[in-house]
Amino acid sequence: VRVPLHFDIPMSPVTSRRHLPRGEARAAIIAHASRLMRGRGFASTSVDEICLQAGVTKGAFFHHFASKEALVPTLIEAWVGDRAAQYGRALEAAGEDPLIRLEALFGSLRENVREPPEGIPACLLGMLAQELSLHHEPLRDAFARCFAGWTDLVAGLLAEAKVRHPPVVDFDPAEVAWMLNSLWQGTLLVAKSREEGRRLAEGNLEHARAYLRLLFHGPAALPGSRAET
Amino acid sequence: VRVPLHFDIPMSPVTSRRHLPRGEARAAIIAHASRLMRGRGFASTSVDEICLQAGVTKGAFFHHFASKEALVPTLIEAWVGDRAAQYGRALEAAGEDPLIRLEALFGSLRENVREPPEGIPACLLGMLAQELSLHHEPLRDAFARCFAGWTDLVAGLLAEAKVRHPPVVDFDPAEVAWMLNSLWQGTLLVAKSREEGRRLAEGNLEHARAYLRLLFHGPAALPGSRAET
Amino acid sequence: VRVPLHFDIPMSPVTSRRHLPRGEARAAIIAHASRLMRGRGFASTSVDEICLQAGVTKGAFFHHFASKEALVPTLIEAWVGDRAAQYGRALEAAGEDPLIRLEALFGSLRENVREPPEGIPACLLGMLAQELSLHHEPLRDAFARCFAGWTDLVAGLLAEAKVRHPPVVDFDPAEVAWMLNSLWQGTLLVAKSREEGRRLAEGNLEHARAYLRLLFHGPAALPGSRAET
Amino acid sequence: VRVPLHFDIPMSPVTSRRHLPRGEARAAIIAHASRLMRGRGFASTSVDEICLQAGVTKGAFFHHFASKEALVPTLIEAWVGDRAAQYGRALEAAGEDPLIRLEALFGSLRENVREPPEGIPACLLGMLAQELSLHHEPLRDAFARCFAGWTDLVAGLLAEAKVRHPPVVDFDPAEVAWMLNSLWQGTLLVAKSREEGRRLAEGNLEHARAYLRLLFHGPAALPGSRAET
DNA sequence: ACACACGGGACCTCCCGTTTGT
DNA sequence: ACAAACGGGAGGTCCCGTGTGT
Repeated sequence: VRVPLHFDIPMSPVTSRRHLPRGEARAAIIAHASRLMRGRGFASTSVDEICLQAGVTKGAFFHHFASKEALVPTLIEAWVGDRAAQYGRALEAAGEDPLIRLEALFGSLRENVREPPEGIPACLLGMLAQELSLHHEPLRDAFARCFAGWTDLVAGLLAEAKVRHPPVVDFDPAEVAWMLNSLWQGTLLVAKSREEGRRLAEGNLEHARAYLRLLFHGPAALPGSRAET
Repeated sequence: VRVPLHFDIPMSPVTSRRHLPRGEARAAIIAHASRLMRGRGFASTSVDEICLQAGVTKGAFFHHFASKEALVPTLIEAWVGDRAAQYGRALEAAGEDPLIRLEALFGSLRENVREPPEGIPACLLGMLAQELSLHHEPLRDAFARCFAGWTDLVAGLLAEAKVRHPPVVDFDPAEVAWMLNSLWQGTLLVAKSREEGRRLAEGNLEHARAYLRLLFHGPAALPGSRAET
Repeated sequence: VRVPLHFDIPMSPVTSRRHLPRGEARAAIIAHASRLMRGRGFASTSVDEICLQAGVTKGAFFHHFASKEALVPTLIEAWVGDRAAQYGRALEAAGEDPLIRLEALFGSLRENVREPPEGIPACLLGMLAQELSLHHEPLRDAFARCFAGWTDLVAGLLAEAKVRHPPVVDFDPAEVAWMLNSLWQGTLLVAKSREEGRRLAEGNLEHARAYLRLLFHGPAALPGSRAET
Repeated sequence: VRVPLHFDIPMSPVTSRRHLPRGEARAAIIAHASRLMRGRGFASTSVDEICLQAGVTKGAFFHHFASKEALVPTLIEAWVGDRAAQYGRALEAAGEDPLIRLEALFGSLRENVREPPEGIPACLLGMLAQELSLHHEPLRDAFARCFAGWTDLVAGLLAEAKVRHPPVVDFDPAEVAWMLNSLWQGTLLVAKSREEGRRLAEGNLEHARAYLRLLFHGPAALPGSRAET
């Protein structure tokens, strides 16, 4: 005798998980972790959510990475690789003149603000460096090296430019490169809290270019200049 | 970029005296929360530790603040209040000339790097804005207003300076002020990951001053300049 | 020198509290606690919320009541007082005949379902008895006494009715009164989970009346009856 | 009604063996949560205690259930499953006649009061419906469906009985089934607060049977009846 | 190379009640 | 008779990581 006490469960906890094909788990973890951490930072991004969004299980995560922190180096490696490729393409298209190549580099930056990757206008490096530098020495050095990679590129261009276009005011290429690096990181940071983040970024880029032009060519090169006597 | 892993979270353990005199709990919470979050960020600072260091209980914490998030506005209010007082003192001692007053303001910034408050060379505003701007609209606006407070001050000085010292190259005071703000926030961020953080900060400040001098006076005002013909 | 680092707090924790005139705190606590616990039960109603809704502080609460549980006896006292007054009015208007008086009592019950006090169709007694009877002996006895108050009233009416209208089937007035009490408490409980709670209540009341009519007058008194031979 | 105060929460402490064999955690959680909530209700049963008694950790709990609330559907599903099995056994042994099968069902109810499962004379459904119906719509519907399962069973038997044993007074099987459901839920509720809870339950069951007999056979079927003229 | 159950504990929240003051 | 700061701790949630199995 079957008694018809029927009952369907509502509110069943969602355990939907699309399983990825084998071997793609690692890449998916990196991609989604990068995206999430770029938006929320390291501490606020849980391993669970990374796995959920990447469509893998925690077992897969801890198979590929010993811990949550162990993910970070891989993450920034992938990030700087992507950036380097992007800059490389821009420079390649820019020709020989180091000043024009610099302009092309600035154009790349502006593009990252105009159409930020995955809609998140932030730099993974800046986000993680802010959060983790003071408390994890090995990571701090990694961040420093990543920043140095960018400034080396810029400093190289500036040094070349000094040879080709002797500047009106002398300067240390490395110092200026670091200053530009700081300016850009700060721009991204400040832009997060402003409605007109893009305008801020473009304005700041404009002033960076203005500074370089003043250094290389003097006031005559700028609009709005009153020629000195 | 291969980095070993492990996390230690050292943070100057302050003499934890339990049971403060009545009425001081709130102030203690604010002070210690500000210090801790400046070092670790919002997410990595637990309410437990704030209370422990402040010498109060969690009951007291949640009596004064509805949530951990609700603490943030109070925190940044206190922070900008402190900064405003510091800048006010510096400006007061600087006299009338707006360019000299700007120099004094830069001096204040440099001092904050040379002898950072509580040994932590970071700006609470930058730390929290980086972490929370994208995920909490009201806070984002608060951060924007705080940044605007600083840029208004600087833009005002620049506008005055333009009147008193007609610049060689015209510029928009507000734009330049925002650029300086971004540069400084970025400087603090990047400095965190470099051994020679202080040198970076001083170099960047030097370039900021150089940019202003170029705008106001032209290349002749700078050392290392080759006078144009 | 005042520096214009302006900042207005958003998200200030709401501490709006309308202060009652003196001496009304106790009554307000009772009224709002009764309402809240009728809807959510004892455990899910916090002292904080009672105070918030009543517009008093916790200081006031614990001035009038030694603890949260100490509030319960006062609460049910007030509740049965209200019910008794309501039933009293209904009986007064019903005249002398005990069967008609019973009908009037049923009418009161139906009214409490049709237009439940404060929109919450529930009996404070039933709610609290369900939650607290098994774990608090003194309270359990209090609930028993409250239920007994109602059944005594009904049993008295039934006894009177037996004298005035000799029943077709003999019954124990007290037993039937308790059965009616159980039926009504169960009706309120089950009605909570059904869309058509009111219809359920009215149907159940109809069957209660049918039962009494069968006891007193036999099947002939009911519509749909086939007279026996 | 003045009552002293204090709360003790005794509840049979089950041999807490830690670390169950793999795969039994979920079942243990359900079993112990059901027992505890049947005694204390939803709000007063902490996840901690469920885990303690079930011999699992909170990690295991929140692995299997997204939240405390999400546990409820599973709980009532298990409960109605158990009841359905019990009723099924009773009906199976009762034979064909629907009135005798109804008697058997009533016998099952009486048994649950005489020797309540785990010593707790309460219905999980009634307890949870009372607490949660007004505040959680999906759960409310689940409770309604569970109640409807029982009444469908009873209404079916009544409909069959009407065919086999044409009643003296016509009635709607579903309505009567809901009335019996309400009566039984109310009986369990009221019984909690009375010393003589079992006597109350048996008395109420007796009156339920009396009502049915009056409907089907008229007063002649009952002891204590005075035959009508 | 992954899936899944689970361990153990940190974390935020909030709750009941006390203390001190007015 | 109340107001408000505060104590102490329980409670629900979730998090990182481990083990076992496939």
